[in-house]
Amino acid sequence: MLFDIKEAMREIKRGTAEIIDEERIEKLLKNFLETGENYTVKAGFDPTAPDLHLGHTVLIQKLALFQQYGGIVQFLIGDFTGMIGDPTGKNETRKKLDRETVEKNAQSYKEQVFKILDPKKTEVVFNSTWLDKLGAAGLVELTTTFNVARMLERDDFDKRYKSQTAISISEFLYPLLQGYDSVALKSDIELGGTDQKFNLLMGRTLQRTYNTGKEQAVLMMPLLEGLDGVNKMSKSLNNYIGVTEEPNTMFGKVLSASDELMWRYYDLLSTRSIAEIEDLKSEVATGSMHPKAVKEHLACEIIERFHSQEDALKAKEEFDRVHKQSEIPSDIKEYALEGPLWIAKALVDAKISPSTSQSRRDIKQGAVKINQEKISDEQLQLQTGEYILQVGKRKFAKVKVS
RNA sequence: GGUGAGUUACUCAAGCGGCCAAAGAGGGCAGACUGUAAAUCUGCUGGUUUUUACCUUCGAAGGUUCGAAUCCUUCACUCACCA
Repeated sequence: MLFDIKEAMREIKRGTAEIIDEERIEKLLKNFLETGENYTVKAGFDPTAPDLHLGHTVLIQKLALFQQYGGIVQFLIGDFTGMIGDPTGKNETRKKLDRETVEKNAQSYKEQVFKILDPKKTEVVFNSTWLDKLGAAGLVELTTTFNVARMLERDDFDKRYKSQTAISISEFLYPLLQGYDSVALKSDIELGGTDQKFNLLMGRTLQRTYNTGKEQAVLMMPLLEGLDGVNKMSKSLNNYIGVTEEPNTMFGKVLSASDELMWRYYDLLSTRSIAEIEDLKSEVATGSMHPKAVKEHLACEIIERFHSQEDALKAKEEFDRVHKQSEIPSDIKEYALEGPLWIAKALVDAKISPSTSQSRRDIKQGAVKINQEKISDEQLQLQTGEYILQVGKRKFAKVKVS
């Protein structure tokens, strides 16, 4: 497998927030080219039930990129550290998951992650494997390698310390243990989010302290913005695209991103080369290509990755049919209801309106359609029969009134 | 431990006895316009077929009052300053 180092480095650097020890990465690539010797790329994940969205896949795709250039991915599931809880978050102490649950979650990780990663070049590892063995003595030894003052350099510790918010001792252990993972795994490179900087550097420090003969390079990826273009992608903000979502949903969500955000997504999510993306940009700039078409390509690429090419094409056709020809989607939810039924109630029963009050408002605004006909009578009763109900442009339901 | 300030709808934030389902902003939903969006303009944004009405909601529980988000008491939590 041959590749151009400069080109490879450009792709590796693409979209990254920060790289520490870039020369090391270049050396590893060069060495691989010359001797065929692989190197390891570590990334850690929570042991909780994975429900990945595109924000997570930014990092995973970067891992996949390294696999093209001789990297062996160490996909670390933090089943031990998981019970401490990363202090970056809300500082809740979590329960240790039992073996069975961890295994189950790991399996589900594999299903989602191997759509991007090459399983042949991936080792799935659990940090309880070595951390369980570390024991009290080993743990104490680990703590002697670091002092409190340096620990407090970490931004959020610093803030919490100064504002006298509680910091549990166990939280100090988190970075140490995560760093120790790098010692145990002898990782050459570690990937993580920008919020993980302190922990990632800890791995580097500890590798030196423990004389592993390695000092991992660190590559940090930014947090991907969600569909609103402002906040980070997250499920709770409902601005995410989940990797297990339906093709039609994915397509609609990608298309609903703004033009500006689309380019950000290209940079971080597309496997197209930098040059290809530049071409697309200039074609849009000169008007020879419509931004919508570019967005459609991206949507299809993402759907192909998690579903199939066929699904992508279907999703596109479906989207055009609904939005261009304003026809009705091909498969909509069906509800059997008893009539006669007040229209406002029917919308609630068909789950396309949260309350009858909301239904009334929507009807007043002309947002409600029955069989494609706009209605204005909020007292309307549905008699026996089949109806296609619609609220706004997106919410459809078929009801059978009996 | 002491003193002071605060807790209002999805979020921030006004209100300080009746005109309060509660200003304003953001977010969200919808309509127009589009390329599907974004931007812009407009409307809506607790619930209930009594819809110029009724019911529930202003940290929790009691109380005063014809009437409380607003006053009083207790409790819980958050924050600031002091120790």
